[in-house]
Amino acid sequence: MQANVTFPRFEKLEPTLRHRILDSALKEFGRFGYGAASMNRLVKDAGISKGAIFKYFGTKAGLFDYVYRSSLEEVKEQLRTVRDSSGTEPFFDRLEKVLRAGLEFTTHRPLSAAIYYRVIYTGDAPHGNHFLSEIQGTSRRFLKTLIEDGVKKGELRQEIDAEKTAFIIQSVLDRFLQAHYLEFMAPAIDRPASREGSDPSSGSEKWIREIADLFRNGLENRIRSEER
Amino acid sequence: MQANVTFPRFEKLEPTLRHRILDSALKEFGRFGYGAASMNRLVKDAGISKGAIFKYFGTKAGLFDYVYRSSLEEVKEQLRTVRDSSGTEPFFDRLEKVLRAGLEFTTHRPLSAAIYYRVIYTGDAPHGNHFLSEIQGTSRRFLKTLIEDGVKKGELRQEIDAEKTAFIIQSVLDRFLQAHYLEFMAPAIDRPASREGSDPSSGSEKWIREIADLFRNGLENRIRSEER
DNA sequence: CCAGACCGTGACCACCTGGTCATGCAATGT
DNA sequence: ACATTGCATGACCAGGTGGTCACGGTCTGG
Repeated sequence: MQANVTFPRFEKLEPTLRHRILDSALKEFGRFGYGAASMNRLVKDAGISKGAIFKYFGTKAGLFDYVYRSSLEEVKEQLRTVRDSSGTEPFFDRLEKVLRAGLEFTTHRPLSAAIYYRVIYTGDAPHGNHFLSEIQGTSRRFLKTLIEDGVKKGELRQEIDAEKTAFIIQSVLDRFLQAHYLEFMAPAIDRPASREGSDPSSGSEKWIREIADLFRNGLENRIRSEER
Repeated sequence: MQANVTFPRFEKLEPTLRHRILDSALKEFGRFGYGAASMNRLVKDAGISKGAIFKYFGTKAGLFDYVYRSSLEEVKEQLRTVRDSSGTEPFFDRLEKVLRAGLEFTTHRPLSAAIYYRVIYTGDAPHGNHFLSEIQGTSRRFLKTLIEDGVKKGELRQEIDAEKTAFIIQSVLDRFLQAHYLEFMAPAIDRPASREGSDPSSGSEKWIREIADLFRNGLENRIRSEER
């Protein structure tokens, strides 16, 4: 759909500088969304000149493209890791791992998480809803394969619709992570140096288990455990 | 938390004019979010002078406040109607009705739906995340009472946590409606006169039933149907 | 030691933003 | 018939926007 543009000027930069710029961009877009983000503010925060950023990325949209792309890549890799490192485990253990991985992502990469959720929920991005469907499609496909594996292994009921079930799980997953992000991470970003809220990980484990249980009840293959 | 400001100047206006202005505002905020919405564009679309809108609402934030408030009111009334008109029915029938009512809302009031989803998912509003939590709290409380009714009547398992379950159902409900909105309604708003997409209501019924079924399996009181 | 390529800089551009207010029109009261 | 009031208007304001580009410094190769 769109040529995979690269930004050689930017990539040649010193890694520390590169990361500083990327962080500032992540922060700006995450806080204000694409439309209301300001290049002036961004540039000041990164400590570089305005001309520089346009030399690197040509355009506000170009920069967003890059920033978004790199965040999406992080998410994808996170998902890939979970999938590959748990291939043999039961479906519901894998599901719990996905939830935990998501949680970890929002806590360790709050800047990436911010922009990710913005796009997920609004499509506030230069190319309209293109990004939104790409990002949702990626995570839905991932869940779908998890589900299909589960059906194949006889853990899930045969007749469930993998596509629709993936959609439903995705809804809960995204919202769960968004809620966690808003409660614990977003305030810490908005106010530069803030005290921590209550412990993020304490109640989360219980949530993870309850969510997984609900789906267990809804999806598990009962023939196996009741008839046999 | 915040005085319930009114706008007498605006409310004294001719109803037709009032609706035209409200529609334009809904459209502008729904399309661009609060931050990127333009008063100039809005005013031109409504066919009134710039001074007028500021006389009526004082401020961009004031206008948003009003617009948001009126949309929320519509949502609340929709929910109230469903709740009161189905008090005696089984929980899962009520749940289906909620889904259907939401669907109807997005199809008949797409402008209100647009702004509603924007705020739900981003908190892109003048007073930060205040609106977001208000709107989410309202719908979650509503679902919670539905669930508690269901537990009381013995339809749902005794031990489920109404709060968390409401959260989960809400996630799926919101996302389901958002998906429906994006697929069928949003394109029609963005392009002034567009052909209709495929039939909105055809597949939706099946979706509604499948979602309700998943929750039925996850939440239903089995003691009643199996032991007794 | 100089020529040239490279590249960060920030003043500058046209345009747009939310918001104001002197003007003038129309309706009303007497 | 005139004075008064109410209100819509749009030119105008200060400040911010994304984006540009002539300048000047620095680093390299000969």
